[in-house]
Order: sequence, then structure tokens, then C-alpha cells
Amino acid sequence: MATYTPSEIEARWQEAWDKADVFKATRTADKPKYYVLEMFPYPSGRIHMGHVRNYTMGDVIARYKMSTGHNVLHPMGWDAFGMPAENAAMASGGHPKDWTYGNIADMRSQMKPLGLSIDWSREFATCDPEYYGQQQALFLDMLEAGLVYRKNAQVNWDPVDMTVLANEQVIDGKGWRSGAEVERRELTQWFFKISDMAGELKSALDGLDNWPAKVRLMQENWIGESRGIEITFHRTDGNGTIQCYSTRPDTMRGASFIAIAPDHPVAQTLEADRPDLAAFIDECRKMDTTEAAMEKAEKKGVDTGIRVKHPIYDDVELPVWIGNFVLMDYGTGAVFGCPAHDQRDLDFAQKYGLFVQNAFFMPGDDTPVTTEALVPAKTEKVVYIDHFTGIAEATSQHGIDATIDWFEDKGLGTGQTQYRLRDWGLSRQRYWGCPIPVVYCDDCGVVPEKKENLPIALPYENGNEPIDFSVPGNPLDRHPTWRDCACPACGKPAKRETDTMDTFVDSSWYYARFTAPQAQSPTDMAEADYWMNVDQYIGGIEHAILHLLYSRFFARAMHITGHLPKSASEPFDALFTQGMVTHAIYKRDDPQTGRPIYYYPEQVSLRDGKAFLTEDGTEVDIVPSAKMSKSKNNVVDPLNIISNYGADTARWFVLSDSPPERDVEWTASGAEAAYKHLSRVWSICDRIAAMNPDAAGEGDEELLRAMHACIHDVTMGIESFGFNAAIAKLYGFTATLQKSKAGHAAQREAIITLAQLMAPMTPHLSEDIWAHQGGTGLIIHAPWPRADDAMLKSDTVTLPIQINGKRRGEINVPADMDKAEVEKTAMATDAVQRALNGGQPKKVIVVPGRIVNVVV
RNA sequence: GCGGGCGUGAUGGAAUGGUAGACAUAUCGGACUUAAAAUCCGAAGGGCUGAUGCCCGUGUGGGUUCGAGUCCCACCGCCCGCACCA
Repeated sequence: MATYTPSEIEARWQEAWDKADVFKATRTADKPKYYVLEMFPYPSGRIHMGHVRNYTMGDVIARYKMSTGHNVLHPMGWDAFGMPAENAAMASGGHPKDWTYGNIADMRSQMKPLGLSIDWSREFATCDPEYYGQQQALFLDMLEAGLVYRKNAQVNWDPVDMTVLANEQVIDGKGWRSGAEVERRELTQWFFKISDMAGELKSALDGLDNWPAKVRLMQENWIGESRGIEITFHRTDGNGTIQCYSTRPDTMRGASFIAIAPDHPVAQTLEADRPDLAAFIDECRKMDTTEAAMEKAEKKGVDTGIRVKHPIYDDVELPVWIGNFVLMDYGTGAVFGCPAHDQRDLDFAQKYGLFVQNAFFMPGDDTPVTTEALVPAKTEKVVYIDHFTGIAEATSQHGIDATIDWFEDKGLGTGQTQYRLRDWGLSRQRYWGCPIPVVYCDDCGVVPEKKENLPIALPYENGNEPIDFSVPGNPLDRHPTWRDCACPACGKPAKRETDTMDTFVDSSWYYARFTAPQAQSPTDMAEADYWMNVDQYIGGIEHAILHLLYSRFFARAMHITGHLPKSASEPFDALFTQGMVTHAIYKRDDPQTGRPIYYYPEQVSLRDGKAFLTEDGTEVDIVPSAKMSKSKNNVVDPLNIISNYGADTARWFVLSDSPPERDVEWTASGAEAAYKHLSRVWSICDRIAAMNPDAAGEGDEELLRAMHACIHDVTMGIESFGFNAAIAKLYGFTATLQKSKAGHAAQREAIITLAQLMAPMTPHLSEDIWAHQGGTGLIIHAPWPRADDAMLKSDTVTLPIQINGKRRGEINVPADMDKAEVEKTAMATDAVQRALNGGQPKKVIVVPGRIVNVVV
């Protein structure tokens, strides 16, 4: 043993793990199972520090659970369908399949040196026909179970490229390639009936105790349960009614207009005869379809000329407007506007000269609303007038509840629980996705493909048929033969669906597939029953809503279709959302153009907290803690770190400096420090190994006490995702061991325990120390150290003494001293005597083992 | 716009409502060295004081409490998501 050489150590132990096949997961009854899963990556081609952090966290849990006697499943795969592959094909020729599998091979080889405890025998990519074929089977089962249906929906349409665009491809309302103004276009598309489960998906959130509260709250708000009422408005022209959904029927007195969605049937019937309406509707169709854009856009409308009767006041007529802010998907696609109690409605009313009328007032203030809407909190008391006087005298919430009943009693409306959650449109007009396995037959209509014909493979799979990416649009549409097939029902020539599935479908059930990746059906129930649920799921907060909600829906759908047990309806028992890895940006404004120039970390030298170009010494600006981004040149390649310092250093650092749920800033000095620390541990091991085995020393007990405290703290840290705190304790204990003059036996016990406690984070170094200290077998198989309670307790405690809540002194007392005695001791101290100045304290609070506070 | 989160030394951060700043970086001092690097030892929130000590201090302003970084209210700033990016 000489110096710490991670490259040699890490290769050696990875080989040893491979040889012993230690990470292969097999169903067995003699150990409790533990399934740990990190959100699988998209194969972009390069792993980045965010991946390293994510997988290292999962690895820490997996290895810790192995050493606590669990049968651990820790798989890895690839979320491999998606637009970037098609974009690459369009940009530089080639085929998405080659690009994707090439990237997977690259990324796998970049991940292996990290020494992750992954069962690679279960690896799959979602673009493997073996995977998406089972996904098609699942789709057919869901179709049969009534969980899938077709309806019209809008897409972003690029009129120049003649293709559907993803939201991401729409930039300022224009197509990203053509620059043409994007339109909305209606297509018939497939939908999952997730809204049927809205209530269940919401109420089941309560049981997810080991999910972050913020994620549960975000999902709850996303599902958006609201109690309201559907009210019928009668048209004065006698041409039927308009149904409005409202969560605020208590504001009905102040209703001054009806607003309907541009694609509301009433609006569409008027379009032909009214060029002004048609033009407006057309303008609405050009609007960005994202919710953020809709909300931010100026609220505009056009009067249709239609009038409806106010449901309560016979003499009041309300104009019906088309509003660009009304969504057809939510409620009935029509709302009534009450300007007095809604700022958006007030702005709209003022813009178009509509009247403003209060429905209620705040107690003691009956000033009518003019420029600012009166929007009370639901718990605030309000005073209703007219029809609602007296029925709703408590709070605003009472008013809403009471008026819903009032309208129902009068037969004017129907109470309804409405969800914001919309059905999940899964059709994508793209090539690189899972084909939707249905066939269109002139005679039989829409026919599901037969299961024995699955997988319906992408054309490339059937023998290198050329796919043309030189023009935009879906290559499946223009493929010469792929669409042609026999109708599964009648056998006559028919055409395949050319839409593929949203890639979110792929990631909504992969966790279940990992339990039996080679099964000839979507899952193997025996395996699923054993391995599900995922005990710990780890990934980015950016997936807090869609991916996790879709997965929860799919787990339920898979139960309904017989592919998962009911107990797996909530697939992820515990969820952890980790933060990003950030890095400072080094930049300087170009003196000529004024545009910023970004420099790579390697081009910069740091001195006294300032950054200088290594080349010529020019000072550059430092922007701290920015998301790593290729365009800002602030990306650190994990492979460079591994080749310079080793995987253990990279793993140690990404866990060390920040709490895992928060962002961590990558710094060269931090990585250096991690490396130095591991070297230090290594040299301590070296020193102890060189000691005389019989050598006695001083402070054995202190060292062992510190060791047991460290076992306790690190165990707690790992169990509670406090990896940074656990690492801080390991630093502390390492320093103690380094300075220790204890005998060989105690020091050897300490270094072995230290290696074990570090093993989840730095598995290679730990194996090596274990071997050098004569441990038997592999450290990964050694049981986790246990803290001895007797060694954690100490005889005396130091209690701080506070005077009026400010620390003024301390006392050392026996740990078991009773309260009265502690108080007496505290009162006798100089600090307290000085503060009392001969008087008596007003109050003395003694918290045993914690603190004494004297109030004077 | 809506929803969610975060804000503590020069920096990353620690702190079951109970000694604010653990641990690490950067900085400074010391040992070793011809010198430097590496390594080891030590100092360090700000202000006043010779020291013991005192005052101030967790984005801002209020509140609850014997006691608030932590809980509540309002505000400011930054970050994430918003349904066809993965």
C-alpha cells in the first residue's frame, strides 16, 4: 500500500462484484425484498452530473438495504423513444434507432465505472420491440376495459411544414423550423380516461405518507377537485340554452355576461354568417395552446349578439360573448362573468363596457366595486343581499355551499363535483414511438389489432426499410407499405393507425416491467406480486405531476386489466425528489459586440473568490449556482472527474455538500476536497495496518464511543435521506480516528467500521480497506454495524443556561439529575445570580437534557 | 396568470420549537521545507472591550411562545411546473 489509486482499486472491485454476481436480484422467500428505483434516463448520449447524483442516491439506499439483510432489486433501463432521436435524424441523416441504441451503449459504458449496484440482467429500452409490444398488449386490454377512447382534440399545426408541433417546438407562436405562425388544428386522437379516476387519484394521495408533502399538494392541485353547479341559461331568441359551470353561484346577482369558448358549439354555428366572429375565432386558434400562454394573454372577446335571461332576475338579460380565456375542456366550455368579484371578469367588463354589480359586501362596508374586484377569502365573513340575504350569513364558503343548494332546490341547476384533470391524450403524430395497435377498416371501422400480431413494429424493425426524415411530418404516414394490413375482423385490406403513443406511456409502467423484463405478457404476476411496490423511488421534482400521476393511473389500469395486484395500485411506496447539480458560469461581455462569451471551467483560474482567464489573466464574471447547460459552457463531464479522481470521489462529492432534495453546486475545490478526504482515510487504514497488532494505547473507550455515535448518526442520516449530514459525521469521526492514540484493536475496529459506514457512498474504497484489514468475503455482504446504546449514553450533560431566552452560561450536570436539582444548580451560577441581582425569577423552565431558561 | 418551493458567515450548507453557523470550501497564522507543493496543527459571523464580558445577527415588517432559522400573517427576491420536452 502506498498511495490511493482509485483507477486500480475501482476496476478491481467492480470485477470482483461482477464475478460474484452480487447485484443479481432473484425472488426468494428467505429475505424481505426491497425495490429501489431511480427514474430511468433518456439516452441523450452523455451522462451528466445530475445522473451521477440521482443514481448515487439510489445506490446508497440499495447498498445500505443489502447490508441490512434485504433482497434488493435495483434495475436500470432507458426511456428511449422521443423527439430528440427524430430531430437528430432530421439534422444529420441516419436513423433514430441507430442514434438511440448508439447512445445507450455510450451511456451504459459511462455509467459502469460508477460502480452502481445495478442488476444489468434486467436492462431494457422502451424502444425494444419486446417492450413496446407488451405495451401494445396493455393498450389493447385497456381499450377492451373501456379505459381508452377516441375524440377530437387540438394540436399545434405548422402550415408551412404541414406537420404537428410539440409545445416545445412552438417558439413565440411560430414553428421552430419554418418560422410560420402556428395554428390550432383539430384531429381525432386517442385518450386515456384518467379523469374517471380523478376522485380516486386525489383521495389516495392521503395514503402516500412517504411522499414529499409538496408533491402530494401539487398533484392535488393538478387534479383540482371543486364543488360547483351547472346552471342553465335560456336564450331570449328561444334557440335553446347555454349551460354554465360555476364554482361561485353566490355571485350570481353580479353576473353581467356569459363567456363561451371559441370552440363552443354555439360559437361554431355562428361562424359561417358572422365574419367578425369567424375572424376572432380564427385569431383564438392561432393562440399558443399552453396554459401559461393562455393565462398571460390579453383577455379578449366578441359579442355574439345572443342574449340569455338571468336565472333569478326576469328583467335582466345577459349578453353572450366569445372569450379567448374560456376553455372548452373544462366544465361546460361556458361561464358567467361576475365582474364585481373576479378581477379577470372586471378587467373584461371594463374593457367592453359591461355593467358591474355587487353580489355581496364586506360587513360594515357597502361601497360598490369599481376598479378592484372584491374577492374575499373563503373563511371571511361576507354580507349577502337580495335573494341570498339570510341564507348565507356566515363565511364566503358557506355562501357558496348554501347557494348551490338554493339553485338545486329551485330547479335552476345541478350541483357537481368537477375536476380540473383532463383526459390524457396519447396520440402523437411522430415516428419514434410505440405504434398504436389499431386498424381502420372501410367495413368494420376502428378495429383493435389481434394480440398474436404484436408487436406492431416500426418499419425499421422489419428489415431495414428506408425511412425518410428529409421532410417534416410523420414518416409512417408516407411510408409506401407500412400502413397496409389485413383487417383483424374481416380480413379485407385495411390501414393501420400511424400515430404513435406519447412517451409518457412508456414510462408509466416500466417499473412493473422490471419485475419480469422477459415475460411474454406485460408482467408476470408472481414476480410482480413479490417485487412490487417500488419501496423507494428517486427522481427529479420536474416529474412531480405528470409522470407520477400517469404512473399512478397506469398501476390502477394494470390492476383492472389483470397485470398487477390490487396492492400495487399505488406503485411507489416512498418518493424522494432530488435537486439538480449546478455549476458557476464564467462569462465576460465581448468588448466588440457586447454579447456574453461563456468560458469553460478549465479555461478559468480561481483566486480569492474571483475568476481569471488562465490564458491572459483577464478577470471574468462569476454567476453562481446555475443549472448546467451546454450553451453556457458550465457543464462538468463525470467521465473527466472519474478519470482524475475516481468514482468514489464523484459519488462522495455529489452527496456531501447539500441536502439531497436541494441543488448542489459542483466546485472543483469541493471535488478536490472529497478526493483528499478519501486519500486520508486510505492512509489511516495504511497506518493502522502497519501497527503492531498487540500495541496498546490511550483513549480506546473514547474512540469506540465516537465510533458508536457515528454508527448511530450515519444510520439515521441514510434512513432519512440526510446524506450530507451523514457525510459530515463521517468527516468528524475520521478526524477523531486520525488523532487517536488508541491501541491497535480499537483502531482496527474503528477503521473497519468507518469503511462499512462509508461503503454505500464509496463502495470501492471500502472494499479495499475491508480486505486490507483482513475482513472475510466482501464488505457488501457484511452486516451493517449496530450502535451499542450503552456506548451512546454519557454520564454528564452540558446544559446551556438562558436568561430571558438568551444564552448566558452553562452547567455540567449528571445526565440523570432530576429537574429540581438542575434548577438549583442553574440558579447558583454566576450568570443567573448577576441577572437576578438579588431578586426572584419570574419563571424557570427546565427541559431535562436540553436547556434551562430563567425569566427575570 | 395559476400551482409549488427556496432565502442562514466570503461560499455550499448544519440545527426533533431549546447553545445559530456542525461539516466542507475559500481566507489567515503556525509546524515541516533551502523554497514551493503536499501533509499536519490552529484561528475565524459583525461590532465594542486588555481579557473575563456586553450588544447585534438566519431576505424585510409584524405576530404566537419562557424561548423562533424553525410556527402564523403580509411583503420582497430567486427557482421549478403548467398537460405534445423528457
